[in-house]
Amino acid sequence: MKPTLQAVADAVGVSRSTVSNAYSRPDQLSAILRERILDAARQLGYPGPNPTARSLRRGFVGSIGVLFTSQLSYAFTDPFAVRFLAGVGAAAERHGTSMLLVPLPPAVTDARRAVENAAVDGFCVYCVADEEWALDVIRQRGLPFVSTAARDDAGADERFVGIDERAAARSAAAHIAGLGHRRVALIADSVLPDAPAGPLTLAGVDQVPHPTTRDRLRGFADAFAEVGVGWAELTVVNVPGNSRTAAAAASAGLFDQPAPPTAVLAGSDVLALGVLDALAARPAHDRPPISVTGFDDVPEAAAAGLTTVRQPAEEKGRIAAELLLDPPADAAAGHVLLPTALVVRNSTGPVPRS
Amino acid sequence: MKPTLQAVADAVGVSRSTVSNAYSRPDQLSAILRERILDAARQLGYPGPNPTARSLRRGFVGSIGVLFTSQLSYAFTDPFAVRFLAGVGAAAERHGTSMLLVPLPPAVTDARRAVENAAVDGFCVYCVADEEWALDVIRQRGLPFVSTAARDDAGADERFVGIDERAAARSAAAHIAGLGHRRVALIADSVLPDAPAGPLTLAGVDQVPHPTTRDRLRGFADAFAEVGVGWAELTVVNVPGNSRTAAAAASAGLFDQPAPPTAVLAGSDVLALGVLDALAARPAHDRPPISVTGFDDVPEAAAAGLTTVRQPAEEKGRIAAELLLDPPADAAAGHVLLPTALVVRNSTGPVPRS
DNA sequence: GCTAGTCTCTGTATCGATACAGACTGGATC
DNA sequence: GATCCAGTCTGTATCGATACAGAGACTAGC
Repeated sequence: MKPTLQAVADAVGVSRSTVSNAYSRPDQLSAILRERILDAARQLGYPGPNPTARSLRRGFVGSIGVLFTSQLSYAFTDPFAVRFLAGVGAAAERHGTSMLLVPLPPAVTDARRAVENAAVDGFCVYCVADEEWALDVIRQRGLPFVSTAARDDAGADERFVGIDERAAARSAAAHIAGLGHRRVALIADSVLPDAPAGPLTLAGVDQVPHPTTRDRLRGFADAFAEVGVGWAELTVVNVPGNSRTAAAAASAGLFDQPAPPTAVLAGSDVLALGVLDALAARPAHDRPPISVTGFDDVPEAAAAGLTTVRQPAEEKGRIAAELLLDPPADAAAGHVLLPTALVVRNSTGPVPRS
Repeated sequence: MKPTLQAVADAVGVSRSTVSNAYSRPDQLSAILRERILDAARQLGYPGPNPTARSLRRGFVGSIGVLFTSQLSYAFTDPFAVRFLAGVGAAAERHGTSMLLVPLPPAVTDARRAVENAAVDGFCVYCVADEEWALDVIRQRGLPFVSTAARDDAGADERFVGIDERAAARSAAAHIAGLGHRRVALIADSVLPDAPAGPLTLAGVDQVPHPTTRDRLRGFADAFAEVGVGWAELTVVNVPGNSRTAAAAASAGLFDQPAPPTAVLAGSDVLALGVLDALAARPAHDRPPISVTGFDDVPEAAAAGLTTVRQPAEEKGRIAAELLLDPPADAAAGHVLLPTALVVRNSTGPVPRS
């Protein structure tokens, strides 16, 4: 059994408080006594104040949670998520705070419990799927949090860092529309919960529950509405999960239709790369010159020559953690909108004259 | 102030123990009383048992630490580290355990404190630099850990997952030697602590403190010794940190020497890619046909056509976490050696006849 | 010589829960 | 009717520290 602080106190013949001070408040005791205490501790093999007990008494833990409302192992597969994590890590480093990654079990009841049990001082919520239940639990616990997805019902005091999803998506679509494309497919993650992969019929964009997906689809639609292409004329392809292979599978059949789209707008680079994969998988003579756009500008996008919308991933993570660890006094400053930019590469081109 | 468990107990008129049981041991009380308690808790806004207090009393935390003996933000930059993390995450997910990423301040005293203060049940130690001090602290705390770097002084009971670094490195060098290369440079991370970037003189490989770097250099040397090329004839290039740009910088001057190497063996893919960058940066007419090998086989290696030694990254992380969370009864089973394989691509070729 | 003030150190209360032994009921068993 | 037992619930001890008020000892200042 490891000795406790009490054991060290007894060995030296001082009070528990004094030993505690030797570790946490060196100015509260003479240097000489402090050395005697630390020596005794070394001799006894005292491992230093128990972190859990300390946290309990102090009322804070010294670590922040990062919540992915999806499988944790997925987070490391998604290049954008990894850059986000790097940003959070950089901020955590600056503040001497640890990062707790909490895996969420598939069942919501279990997932709630996981969030309830996380020993953290606050959360960075990286939005992947529906997060409302998670925010409920966090609020219930009275913990601060920073969200990265804009929500309509967000309280004015809720901290947020993100981009104008709709405007950013619109810029990509405007580029495509400007190139003359009118038969267009939109491909996105979790368009409808539990909908199968592939094209689906959607009366309107309002039906999409996932806020980020919804906003991006809205942005795409905005640009096409402007050139006279209505929502009903757009093909929407659902992908269950933001996965390259899933996107390839879901989009494979798209180009064999009677009047195939000439451009595909993807809700993320990962999906866009999947679409490119599906095209590359076709025999060379049957490879239509489809324009493809992505979203995020992950490192792989540049290598693939993918036209995409850049958003600062690492910055997003860094600012999320900073907002959490060092909250601005001004509530308005807790709402950060990051810039985006359309990056045109060679995956997009004018609509071919047929 | 959030209500405590006591407050709920008072509200319902039962003992604290019973409320505790309502959450943690539902079989210990009648379903009907449990419902009454949970209802009251909801009404009072009780957030559920305080995770810290619970951990203190129970004696365990429900999370494992992942220790990178380098900057935490660096870990997310290194593709191999990310795959390792993904593996740890997958195992953590299976066990319902969280992962704590602990940033280590540059000063060792502070770094020790960070490890002392981490609220975890054990550590996966991902070896980047010298880790001995970290293992000391972990042992002192009496926590279990799994290491991924073989150390000479490892106790028989210490859990480990890794590869035969020396043999794996040797396989890459044997390939290069077999292609006829005799003037060769080895480039590695942290060959000597605080040594400047670039070629350095090293009496022997034993001087290298970092165990992984040392073993890989040894493996390289082994293969060349076999074809009559001694240690003194090998150029060793130091890179401070496993970084692509740093490797490019450190190796840039290498090819302007009177008798430049015809092959470069890198201690990691990241470094090898840096060497390729340095070559690509030269004007086309002055680009010698250098053979380059890497180590790890990260995703980027395939795209770059890099010949390398594959080691299973995700598997390594997964097994590290499994060994920690579900220790084998048999001590020998706690020592896992993973397979490696030489992957020959087009970054290596026969030595050019000049 | 007396009041203040500074350094050190102590003692008690507290953080918020869980473990475990034991008490109380009511029904089954013989 | 005594005994046993399973099902519920309570009470006390405990997990391992930190906060905070305050007690002594000493040095200064007047």
